[in-house]
Amino acid sequence: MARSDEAAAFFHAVYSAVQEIPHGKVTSYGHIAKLVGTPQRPRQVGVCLKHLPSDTAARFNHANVPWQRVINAKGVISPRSQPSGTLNQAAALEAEGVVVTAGALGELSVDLGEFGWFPRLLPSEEAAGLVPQDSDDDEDEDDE
DNA sequence: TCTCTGACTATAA
DNA sequence: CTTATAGCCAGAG
Repeated sequence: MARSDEAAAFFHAVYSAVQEIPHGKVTSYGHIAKLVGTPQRPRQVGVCLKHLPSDTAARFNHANVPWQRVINAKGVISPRSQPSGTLNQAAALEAEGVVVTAGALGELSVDLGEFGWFPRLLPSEEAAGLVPQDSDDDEDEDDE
């Protein structure tokens, strides 16, 4: 039963990490996987979100976990079995102020704008110098 | 118990 | 740029 216990811990960690994503921003499955200490299991992160209960009475549910803010590393909403779910996620993101562009192939690309990513991009992206990296020490935050 | 699938990603060609 | 491949491992049948 230790296995199930570990699995529960993993689910818990994933949901907690997703809750850390600020409003109006997104991150990738891989990033969540790294946050929970298992950078090689981005797929399982997807499994966790798929199993995210809709019951609002549950500790983690569709209402308190911003599952919609999790997309794939390509900056696109991962297409899953049910296209309706993808569209649903796109709608949810739009509602949060995130701009989603529909590609010719029906792929829903998230417009990161300057930088809509939560903490930062993957190491590869960092090395590429694509990180905005707030210049200066001027710290300012505005939230509605 | 085995097999197949999948809300992923990095790397190679 | 696109396509193929190899890891990863939790569910569902």
